Amino acid sequence: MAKGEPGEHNVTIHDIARQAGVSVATVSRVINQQPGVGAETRARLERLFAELGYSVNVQAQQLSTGRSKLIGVVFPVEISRIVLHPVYLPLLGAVGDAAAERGHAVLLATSSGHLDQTLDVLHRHGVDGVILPAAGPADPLLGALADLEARTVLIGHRTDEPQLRWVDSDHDVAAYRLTRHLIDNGRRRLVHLGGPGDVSAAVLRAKGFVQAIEEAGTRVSFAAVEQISFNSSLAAARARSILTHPDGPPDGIVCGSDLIASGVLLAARELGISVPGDLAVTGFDDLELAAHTAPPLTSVRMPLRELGAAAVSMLLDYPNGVSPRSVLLNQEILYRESTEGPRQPPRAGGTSHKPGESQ
Amino acid sequence: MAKGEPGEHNVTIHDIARQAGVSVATVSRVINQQPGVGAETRARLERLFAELGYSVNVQAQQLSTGRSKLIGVVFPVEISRIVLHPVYLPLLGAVGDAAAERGHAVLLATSSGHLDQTLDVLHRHGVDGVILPAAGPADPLLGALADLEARTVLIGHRTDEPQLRWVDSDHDVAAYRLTRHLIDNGRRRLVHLGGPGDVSAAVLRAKGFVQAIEEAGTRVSFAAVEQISFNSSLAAARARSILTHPDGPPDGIVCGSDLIASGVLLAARELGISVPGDLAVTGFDDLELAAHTAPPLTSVRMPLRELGAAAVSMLLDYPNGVSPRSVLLNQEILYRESTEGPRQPPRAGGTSHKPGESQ
DNA sequence: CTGAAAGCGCTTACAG
DNA sequence: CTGAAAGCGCTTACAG
Repeated sequence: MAKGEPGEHNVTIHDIARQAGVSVATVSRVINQQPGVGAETRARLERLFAELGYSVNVQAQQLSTGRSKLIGVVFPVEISRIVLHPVYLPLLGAVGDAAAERGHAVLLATSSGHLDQTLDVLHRHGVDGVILPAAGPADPLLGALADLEARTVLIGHRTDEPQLRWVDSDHDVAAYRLTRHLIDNGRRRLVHLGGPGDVSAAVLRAKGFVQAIEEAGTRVSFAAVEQISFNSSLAAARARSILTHPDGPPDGIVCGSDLIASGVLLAARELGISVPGDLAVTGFDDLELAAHTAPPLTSVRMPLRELGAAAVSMLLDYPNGVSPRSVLLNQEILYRESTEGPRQPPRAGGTSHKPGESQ
Repeated sequence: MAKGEPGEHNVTIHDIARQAGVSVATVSRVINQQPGVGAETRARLERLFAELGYSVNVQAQQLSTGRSKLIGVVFPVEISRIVLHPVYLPLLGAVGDAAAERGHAVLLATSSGHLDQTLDVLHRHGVDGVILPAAGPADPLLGALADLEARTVLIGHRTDEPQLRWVDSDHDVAAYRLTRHLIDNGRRRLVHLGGPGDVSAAVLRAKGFVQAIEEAGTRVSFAAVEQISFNSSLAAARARSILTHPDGPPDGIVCGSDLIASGVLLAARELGISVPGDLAVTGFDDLELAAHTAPPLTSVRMPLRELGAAAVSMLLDYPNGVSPRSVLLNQEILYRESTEGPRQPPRAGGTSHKPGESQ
C-alpha cells in the first residue's frame, strides 16, 4: 500500500513518459482526462498505465493543486449515544461511496480529544470540506467550523448558522403523516414515545406528531409525548407502564425509532394487548428488524444514500455562500401490519387505509 | 480547512525561516522535533509557529518522505449486519484516537464497491497500513491484502494467513468463565444463545461455552447451542420458545451479546420466569443497557480502546515479518444481578459466588 | 549547531 | 496537439 515499499521503484509519470516517448505534461493530461491529447496517444498511454501498474500519487497531486481530494468526516464527542443508533454506519458508508464516486476519499476524525486537535487534523490534511453525519445542536464543532469559514455540511441537524449548510430528511412530515394515518383509522388515544431531546431527528418527529394531534382537534381524546433513549429494553419497560396506566391505555403509539417500537411491541404482547387490534404501533428508521417483528412494523425509511450523496455534492459542487444552503429530502413510509385497519368502528365505506404506499 | 483558501497566503516553512532569519532546514528540524537545533532557536521558532498560525502541510511531508501518515480502515461489504453491532463505532473511535496520538490520521474506506476500487484508494493515498476492525473469515479483502504484502492488522478475527496480523480479545475464555460461573452456582440446564456463525467473536464465544460444558461432565444435565442475529426482538422470540420447551426450560442462558440477553430477559419476564431465581442470564459487550436491564446483566467488556491502540501499534511499530504477529487481550467480566446466587441448592458453605470481581 | 541545494511526483501556464 | 520548465511545501544527505 505504502508507495515507498522497499525494493521496487514505484512507477511514476516520468516512467510512463519515457516509455511512451512523450512529455510528462501529456501524461498528466490523460491522467486527468483533459483535452488536448490525440486519441491515439491517449489510448497508448492508457494501455501503458495498465501494463506498468501505474497509479497516480495523490500526495503529489494534492501538493501541486492545493486540493486534497479529501473530505473530513467528524463524529461528535458523545459517541456513546450515537453508537446505539444503527443508521450512522450506513450513512457513513453512503458518504464514503458518494465521495469515492467523485474521486474523493474520507478522512475520519473522531472528536474524542480536544476540539483544537480535531480542527488541526482537518487543517493539516487540507480537507476540501467537512461533513458532520451526526451533527447535534450542542456540538461545539459547529461554531468553530463556522468561524473558520470551512466548507461544512451537517447531516440531520438544521442549523441557523449562516456559514453552515445542511442536508436532512423530513422527519416531521413523516411523523405527521403516520399520526394522521392512525387518527384516520379511528385511533383516539395517542402517545408519542420519542427519542432523546438532544437528537434533532427526535425533536422533529415529536413535532410532527404534535402537529397532527393539534389539527385533529376533538377527534383525538388523549395525547401525550414522552422521551426515552433509543433502546428496546428501556422502551419495553416504559411501555409497560404506559399500557397499564390507570387512566386507560392508548390505542396508538408513534415511536421515535424501530428499537423503541420493538420494545413497545414486546410489552404489548406481554400484557395481552393485541397489535394492531387494540393498539397501533409505528417505528422509524426501517431497520432490518422492522419487517420481522410480530406483527411487522409500519416504519419510515430515511434516504440514507441520498443524504450522503447530497451532502457530498453540496460540499463539492458549490463554493461557500452559493445556494443551496440546505437540502431537504423525503422519507418513505412503509405501511405494515402493526397499523392495519381501524380499531373500533368496523371499516366504513370509502375510508382511509392507504393503499399503494405500502411495500 | 483547505490549504489554498482564496485570499490569504498560507504560511509555509519559508515564511517562518525568513522571519526567524534561519534556514528552512532548521525550521524543518524543529517541526519534526529532531536534534541539532539550539534550545534558544527552537524556542523562538516555536513561538513563531503559534504567532503566525503555522501548521505543517502534510501532503508536502508525505511527498518528501514517502510516508503518508495515513492508516486505512476498511469496513466489510456486508455492512448491514455489522451496523447492528454497537461496538464498531467505539472501536473505530479507538483506532482513530490511537492513530492521532501517533500523528497519523484515518482514511476510511467502505468496501461497498469493487474490491479493486477499495485497494486502489488505499494504494493511491499510500496508506502506511490498513486495519480491518470488523474482519470476518469470508472477507475477500484478506486474501488481496495478503497478496499485496500490505501491512495489515485485523481486529476480531484470528487469521492463519501468515502475511496478516491480528489483534483480538479472549471471547472464548470469557464465555468459558461465564459458563463455569453458572455451573458453580448450581445451574444444570444450560443454553448458549449465540450470535451468527460468520462473526468470529460469536464462534469463539460458543466455543468457550462448549468447553466449559464438556469439562463439567455429568454436573450438567442438559446443554444446547443456538445461533441468532444480534437483535433483542428476535432473541426474545427465540427465548420464548426455548423457555417453554416441552422438555423443560433451561436454568441458565449464556447469550452471545447484551442485545440478545436483553431479549431473553424480556421473554423471561413475560413468562413469569424469575431472573436470577429460576434463570441465570449473561450478556456480552457490556453495552450501556446492560447495567440498566431488570435485573442488571452480568456481561463482558471488550477492551475496545486497547484493541484499537494495539492494532495501531502493531501497524506502526513493527515492520512486516517481525513479531508479534498477533496480540490477544483480556476481557473483563462484570458480575451483576442476573447471575446472582445458586438456584436450587441453598447456598452451601464455602461456595463459589465470586466476590471482588464485580463492579 | 546550521545552511544550500536537490529531490519527492505531480500540475500548469506559456510557448510552439 | 505537444513539450520545457517552474513551482507546490516539505525533508535530507552533505558540507561546514
